[in-house]
Amino acid sequence: MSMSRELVDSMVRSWQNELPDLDVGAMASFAHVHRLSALVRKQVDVFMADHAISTGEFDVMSALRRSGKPYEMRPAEIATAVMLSPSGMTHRLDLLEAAGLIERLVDPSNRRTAPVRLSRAGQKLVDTLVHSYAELLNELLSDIKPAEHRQLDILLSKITTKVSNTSPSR
Amino acid sequence: MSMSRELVDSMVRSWQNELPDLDVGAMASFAHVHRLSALVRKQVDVFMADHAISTGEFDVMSALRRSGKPYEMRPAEIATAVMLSPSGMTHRLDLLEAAGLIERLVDPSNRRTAPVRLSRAGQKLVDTLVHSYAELLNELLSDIKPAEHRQLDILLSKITTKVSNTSPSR
DNA sequence: ACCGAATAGTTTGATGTCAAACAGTACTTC
DNA sequence: GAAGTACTGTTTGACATCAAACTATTCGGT
Repeated sequence: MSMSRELVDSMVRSWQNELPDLDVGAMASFAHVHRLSALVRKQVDVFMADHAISTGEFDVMSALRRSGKPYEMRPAEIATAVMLSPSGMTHRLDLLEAAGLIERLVDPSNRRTAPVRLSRAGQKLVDTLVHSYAELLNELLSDIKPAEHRQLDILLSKITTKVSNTSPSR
Repeated sequence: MSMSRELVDSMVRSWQNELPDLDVGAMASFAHVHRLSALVRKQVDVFMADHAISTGEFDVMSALRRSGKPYEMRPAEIATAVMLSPSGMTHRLDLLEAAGLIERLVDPSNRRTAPVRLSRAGQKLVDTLVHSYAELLNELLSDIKPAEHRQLDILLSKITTKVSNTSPSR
């Protein structure tokens, strides 16, 4: 059921039918990007749910884990790493703290901030999950060849850079 | 500030530092996809907000517009076209109806369904927006060459097909 | 030293989304 | 043609997220 691809193609076709002078090239590509992102997200959500956490929670723990010992970061750092608003981060940390997966510390040298540390349990959980997580994603990408994979990364990087550098709206 | 690209790269680097045996190839690519999707979405959100509608509302109107005269669809059809749950669709249609951009009709031959039609105002708004919208997206994609663009579409299609065909989790 | 400005995190209120339960309508099968 | 089943959209309740207001702390300039 390659339904999703068909949806984008039919979007292109119908626009060409209705407004033949409309240049839908980029529209189609970004539609693909959005749809792919959503589909992968769903797969990952299910995977994480099987292990009793949300994808968002995993993302936070991942960021802490790969920061290396002692697995500590400030909330604002994590927020930019996972593209979450400060308020959203507070809420997510609340959940993780309640689940015993992180701990909030006190920085004596700067009492504005409350660093976050991965608990032993959190560390263990991430280390268990990250491998099968990577495996899942590799499987999802297994239909393209290594050279294509490299090419894809290059293209995505280029576009992302351009989009980041374009000031919103105008 | 090509910050976003840097974030993914640093994710890869730190994983390689912490867990050198972890294969992060696909993880990095999908991170790029998610981030690009989010960044583009933000740009588009701002663009649409400038015209006093949400991106979600525009998506619905787009689907109706490109379905051709008389610009009518059933809610379920639109829902699959824009990847929205039935309940979410009801809510979005409520908003559009309140704004006078769509109308809910009665199908005498099938009273289970309440087809939706783009109003004159809605039609006019979409036709105005869709061109500058396409222009915005083309601009965001303007850093890659036509051949690369074609290649990108092919790769995204392939991957999307694979992801759609992979049953969740397992 | 002090006062204003900047910074970090949290709280608040609103919004958009989903899953699940629901209600009404059409279809199928006997 | 009646009864059960499938379909369609809506309602409900829960939840994650955001922007903006708020609190506490630190920094900077005079």
